[in-house]
Amino acid sequence: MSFSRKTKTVKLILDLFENTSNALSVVELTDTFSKKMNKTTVYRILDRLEEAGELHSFTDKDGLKRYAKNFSKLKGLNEQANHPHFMCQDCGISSCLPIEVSAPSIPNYTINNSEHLYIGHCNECNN
Amino acid sequence: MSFSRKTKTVKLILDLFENTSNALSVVELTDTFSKKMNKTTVYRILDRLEEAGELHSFTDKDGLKRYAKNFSKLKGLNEQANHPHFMCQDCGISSCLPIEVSAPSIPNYTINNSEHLYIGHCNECNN
DNA sequence: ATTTTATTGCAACTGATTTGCATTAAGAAA
DNA sequence: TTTCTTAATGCAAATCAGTTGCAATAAAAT
Repeated sequence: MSFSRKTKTVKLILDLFENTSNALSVVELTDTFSKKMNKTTVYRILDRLEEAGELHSFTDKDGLKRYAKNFSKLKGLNEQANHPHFMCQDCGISSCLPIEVSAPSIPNYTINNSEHLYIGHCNECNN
Repeated sequence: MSFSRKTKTVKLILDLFENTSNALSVVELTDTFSKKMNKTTVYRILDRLEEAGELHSFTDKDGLKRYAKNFSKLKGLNEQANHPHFMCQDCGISSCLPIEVSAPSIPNYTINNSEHLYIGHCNECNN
């Protein structure tokens, strides 16, 4: 397995993701835990949690890498299924959308992976 | 208009995009033109060309900003319509896909914008 | 030909992410 | 439980994409 030791820092980060289904950028995480752990540690733990299948990640419109708990744990959907992500242009919150998206078929092309990002206003910010 | 002067450097970049419909990262461009112009100039020209509607841009999976010629010029499709982008995991080539994609409708959410990225093997690399 | 000002080059800076290395601490073994 | 092994951490420095300030340059208007 990619991560073997349940260190204090790993627990802190796992706990945080237990309590939110939002997609968090490394910047937000390092900020939250600035007193508890080093930013390098945050980067490395997130890497390992993704490798271990606890989290998944995507690149947001600003080029920031965001992590969220594994979608299968979130909604019981097929883990392999691609799902889109949403980012609110008002509050900045980013989240997984519980929708399956399908890849187009393009002659002579193979599609292995996809990323879908929607930008708009979330239910909270839509008043 | 956002760009008024047809300088040598602007012509070089426009010429390049005339001859490819691929989506190029700023890094590739600054590399190509390292002897001809400064990287800051590349960044600024691309900014202006996008503002002027000659190019459009998106963020790729690696968080790099990529530019391609405006899609309406490429295929005669509706300029407003969102189209997906493709990146080959073998050769690294990135391109626009001449397909229209539609946004899902999510209760209480407003979707203003979207980005779609497919990763796989292009026709060249599929041999 | 002269003037105006958009454009460029350069150097320094920012912000996210990575790397090397010495230190620390899980957790397996004794 | 103590000892040992090595995964995990902290810290500092480095890297890499992108930005900014400012003086020098060159389109293109006069």
